[in-house]
Amino acid sequence: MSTLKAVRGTRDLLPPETELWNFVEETARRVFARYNFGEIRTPVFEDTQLFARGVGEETDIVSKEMYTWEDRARAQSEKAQSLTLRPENTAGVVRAYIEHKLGETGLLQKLYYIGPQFRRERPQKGRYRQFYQIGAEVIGPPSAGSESPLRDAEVLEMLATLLDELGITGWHLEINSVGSAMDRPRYVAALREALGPVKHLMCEDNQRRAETNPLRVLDSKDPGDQEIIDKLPKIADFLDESSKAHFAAVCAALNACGVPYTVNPRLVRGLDYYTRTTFEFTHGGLGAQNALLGGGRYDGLSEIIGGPKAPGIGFAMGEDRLILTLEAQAAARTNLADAYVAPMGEGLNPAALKLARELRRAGLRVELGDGGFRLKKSFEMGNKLARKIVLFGEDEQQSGILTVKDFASGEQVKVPRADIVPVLRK
RNA sequence: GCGGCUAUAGUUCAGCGGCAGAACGCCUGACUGUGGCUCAGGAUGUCGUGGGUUCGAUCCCCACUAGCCGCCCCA
Repeated sequence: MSTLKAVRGTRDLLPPETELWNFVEETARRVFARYNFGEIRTPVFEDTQLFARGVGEETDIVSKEMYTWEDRARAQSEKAQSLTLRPENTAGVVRAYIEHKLGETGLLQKLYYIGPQFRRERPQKGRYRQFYQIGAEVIGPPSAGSESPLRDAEVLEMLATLLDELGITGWHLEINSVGSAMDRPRYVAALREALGPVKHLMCEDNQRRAETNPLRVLDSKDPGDQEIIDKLPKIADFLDESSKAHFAAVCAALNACGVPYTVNPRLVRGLDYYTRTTFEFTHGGLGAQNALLGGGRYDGLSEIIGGPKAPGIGFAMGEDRLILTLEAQAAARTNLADAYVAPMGEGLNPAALKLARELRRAGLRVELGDGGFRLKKSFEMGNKLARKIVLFGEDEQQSGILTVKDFASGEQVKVPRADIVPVLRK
């Protein structure tokens, strides 16, 4: 019988790597808090219809990458419900916004989430079937200013700050506008028209895209097709006046606060709900999966899933990939305990636990050895696990004077038990 | 979903149709209340799983599974 393993595309996160995950999440929470975002936690599974309608029936995510199953009907009168593990979190947040009538507050809702998402894709480095995203959404009624380009710029500025505080160097921001819900169909129609006579000259993939999703032709990497792509209509020429002004205002605000970016007229996003501003932060050294995070504005999403008019903008950051770049950038951090308490003799174990308890209650990070170890072994273990060792033998117990040795300096001192905490803290 | 590469000790990897190897790590001792460095010794294992070829397979062949890389797509 084969041994049980984590299923394909899932994995365990173990120390010390989890230290890095906590660092990322704590940093994100700290930064979001400064912008007055609050945390939202939505269920990991939802009615399949939410994603089908919200994300778009025709997207790959919905058509072939979802974990979907029929829930059991509890009674004969009840129909089995189709449920799906969330492939992304924006639809869930907007559903919660509608369900709890958050628009009725008249205020902008600024919500962030941190949690697992699920897509049934072929696993690769930085791409897992259970993956983790950190994201945030700014959503609200138009009267609260939810359509303002200032919101877009503020979110982008916040992300630049977050990446800086995470210590990510060399990130790159690309932005674009895909126009309003009215502009986009006009542009897609023009694209189809322009592609008609030339698509047979392009690679197989692009011929297929020209049919199924012409927008995707734009970010094709095929070198032979670049010349044709460059001559295709630009979406910027199809934006109405208000979309143009909106995008210009986003850029102006970014310029004002010195956040570097480039406008990429080919940046289209895969999800159907995006309108106007779209953006992506990328990082080299991630191979083909070079996007650290992406997002955009979704002025019509709430209405698509049956809610009130509630324009919004948000992003999702791939935490797995972020960790990869951090690991590549920084040497693995060692996490030594402050002290290794070494009882010398099994009879001293209970008293050693009491000592360790006192030190831990004082806030120290403490490893506790075992009186069954020989002294040499205590030192070997202590040297691997902690910065200092505290010897606790008969002498020490009776005299109340503890022996402390610093592994780095080799210095050894005798310290009265009452004074030990500051010595260990050094 | 498609293509390529890979799978051997705790880890990183070498290797060969005929008893399974190295380095690091681990254990023991030199050193019985003193770690790191050094030296001497020791144990590593269903060679991913299942079939096939063969006197004999860890090695060759097939399938499966998993990982990595790329494609599709996407954060």
